[in-house]
Amino acid sequence: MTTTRFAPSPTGYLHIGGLRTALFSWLWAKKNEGQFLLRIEDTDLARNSQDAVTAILKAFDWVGMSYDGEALFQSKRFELYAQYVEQLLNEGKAYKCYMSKEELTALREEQMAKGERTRYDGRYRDFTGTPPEGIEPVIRIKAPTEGTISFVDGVKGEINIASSEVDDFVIARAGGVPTYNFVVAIDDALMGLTDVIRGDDHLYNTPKQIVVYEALGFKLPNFYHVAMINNEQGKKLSKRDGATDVMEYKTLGYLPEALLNFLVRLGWSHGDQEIFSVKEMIALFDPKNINKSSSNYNLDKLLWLNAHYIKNKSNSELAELLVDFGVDIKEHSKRDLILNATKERGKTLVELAEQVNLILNAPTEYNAKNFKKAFKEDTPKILALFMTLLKEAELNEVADYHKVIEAVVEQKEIGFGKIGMPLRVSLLGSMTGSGLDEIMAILGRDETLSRIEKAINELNT
RNA sequence: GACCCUUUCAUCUAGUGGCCAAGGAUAUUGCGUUUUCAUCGCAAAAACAAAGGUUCAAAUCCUUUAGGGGUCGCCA
Repeated sequence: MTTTRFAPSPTGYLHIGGLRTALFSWLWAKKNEGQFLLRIEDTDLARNSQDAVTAILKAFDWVGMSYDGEALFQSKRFELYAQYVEQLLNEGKAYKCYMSKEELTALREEQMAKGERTRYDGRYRDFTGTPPEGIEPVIRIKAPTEGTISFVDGVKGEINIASSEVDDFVIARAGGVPTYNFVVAIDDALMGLTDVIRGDDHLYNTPKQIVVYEALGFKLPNFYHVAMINNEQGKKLSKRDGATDVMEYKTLGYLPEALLNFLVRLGWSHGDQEIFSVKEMIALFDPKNINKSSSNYNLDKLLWLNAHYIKNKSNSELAELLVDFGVDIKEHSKRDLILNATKERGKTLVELAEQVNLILNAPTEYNAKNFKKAFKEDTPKILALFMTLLKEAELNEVADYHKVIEAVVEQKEIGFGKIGMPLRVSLLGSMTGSGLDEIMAILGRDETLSRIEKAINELNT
């Protein structure tokens, strides 16, 4: 059975790049009717927090992803790891190293000066003498000294790393706490992972983990290393580049389906298709179509997708979502009229809420510039006629309001702009926005009249 | 510095030796629709990092150079 995982270290919120690799893993598991597991990598006891775990789960929940079974915490498995350390020690595949941190630093500086790749020199690999006093040893694993470590990456193809590049790395710190590459290999194997999809910043960890797999006799999974997401300038994505926390996108008024659609197309494609529902993603996703190169993060497309998903969302769902943005029209009798008039004008829920508020709340002040542009000498007379006709009109639907405007245009023999602009400024205080007849149908006769009167009074003062 | 990965329009990408004087999408610009804005429709502009090979034929294969990214922890 296809088994994938997401394995974050709980040191902060869920990052946008993390969500993409999680999405890829999740899609691949779902497509194959397999399992998607969650493992919390909290072996660095000083840096992780429960809040971070909660934050990650909250983000998963928001986008509608879920994991199978219980989340696994590495911090609860130290005994298990210790057993494997013991096993390797007994089998002579690992050894105690008594090198001090000072000595290590000195060695690295020396190697750096010589232009070599820094690596542990294996000085305690075959040590049988009396250990130095006062040094608590670390445990190092015996990595191969000759040849190359090779594996086939599902994204990048064959990867060959010379064994000379992989040193006898530490698998247990002084004090016994195991290290990352050691526990990852053990857990990935024990959890039965068939496919490991992760960022390509882990590419260099893979040969190390292979050393562990082989020492312990575990079967290797398929590896897929996905290139990073960079900012628009092609540099590493940082907080300065806008939202990096997944939950920020919720606050900014993005729909989770838009965010997922955006992320799935960053580094993956299916021909020319741009719009993918989650269902389609699951049906079509295949890691073999993941791109080798890193992609740059660009908000324009996300915005476009978000507008698309807002336009296509039902009014009842939109009304529900808008509550978080301070607009509650769930029980409003003209809910559909309001949303139909506004949902093509909001690229985010924040903007949509603004559009709705613009109609719902009478303008409190008028922009002098707008007034000057919209109101000409004959405008008061035109508006007066409009009000007269509106009072008498039979008003049942949107089209009825339109008829009133048409009647004014006809009687006064003027263009639509002559009545349209002043009317718009009177009703919204703005030169742009939804259709006038729609706005008036939402407001109704009384509110429409009152807003026009208010505007005229404002003009006269 | 060493090692690894990578390079198609501004951006996301299609492309697996002939279907490519390179296709789609976003963004940009113009036109149309619209009383306005938005939506929508149509159109324009816009790329194979460079140089050498291999081949009848190269965006695609090889070599070199250059750019970008990553890694070099008793972090993960």
